[in-house]
Amino acid sequence: MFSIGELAKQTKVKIPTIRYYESIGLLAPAERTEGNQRRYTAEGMQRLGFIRHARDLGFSVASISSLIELQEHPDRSCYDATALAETQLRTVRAKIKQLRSLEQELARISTGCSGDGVSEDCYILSSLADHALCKQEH
Amino acid sequence: MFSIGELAKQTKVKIPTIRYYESIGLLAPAERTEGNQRRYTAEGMQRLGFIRHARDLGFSVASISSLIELQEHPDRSCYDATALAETQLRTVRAKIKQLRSLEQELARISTGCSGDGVSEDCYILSSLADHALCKQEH
DNA sequence: ATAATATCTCTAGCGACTAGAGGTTCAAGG
DNA sequence: CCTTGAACCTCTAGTCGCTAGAGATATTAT
Repeated sequence: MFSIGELAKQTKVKIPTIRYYESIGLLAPAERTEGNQRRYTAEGMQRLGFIRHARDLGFSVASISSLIELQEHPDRSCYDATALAETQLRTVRAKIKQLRSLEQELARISTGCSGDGVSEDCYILSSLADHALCKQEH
Repeated sequence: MFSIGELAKQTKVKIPTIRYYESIGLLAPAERTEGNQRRYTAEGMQRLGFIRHARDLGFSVASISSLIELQEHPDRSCYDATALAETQLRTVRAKIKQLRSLEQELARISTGCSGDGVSEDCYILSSLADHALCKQEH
């Protein structure tokens, strides 16, 4: 049995976050000692690792709930899991695309001013003030 | 003079968001009609456009505050503006990098399961459960 | 037995909005 | 001038995924 601190150390999930996960029902309530402290089994640790990993990959808590549901029913079709993963992949790709266009525009704007002038003539400030100066949609 | 609704339409910033910007001091309090409704000048619209544009480029509200400060003092050095833009550019680039690594891993995991099997054998679920199956850091 | 460390619950805060309730004002048509 | 309906007002609370802090209790090592 692990204390919450050990669990935190192993999984690199902070203690308050573990409690938070329990509070929103993502993690099953842990067993308690006589003195009301949480004690975890290896299974609990494994579950938290799963959550951590999925969060790292950008899955929302809601999606992770579904994934855990599935994991708990080994006989069910995993269609939903693939669907969630694909949605997540699409989301990530969309974000990358969006960020790349920001990057372009920021880079362009950024190089437009050396920073040794005066705010009135700053290309960055005028670009922000006038969207028409932008070369890309964003 | 524009009503808040007209302003919203022109700048594509939602009405509650405009009020929110005012409440946090990002936008100067608007003049009011006798009946207490907000009325904006062209200058107010321009300012909101600036904010919108900067938000679109991912600047935080705090950064935008600084940028507006600068803009209001045309005689000041614009060094801070270039610094903020460069920081923002670095932030965006870091996010892209991170997302690309997620994308790789998600794509790999995603193609590992066709979705027509059973949850127990699902490569997606087992990958989430075991970080060691990952090919990349993320 | 004591002291140090770890844990407990609870509330509030973050950023950047968004939603809704319940009430007031404006602009246009009759 | 009056009415109607759209637009506006303030205020509170909710979103997401945590994070921080206060004040109390439990565990562990000496």
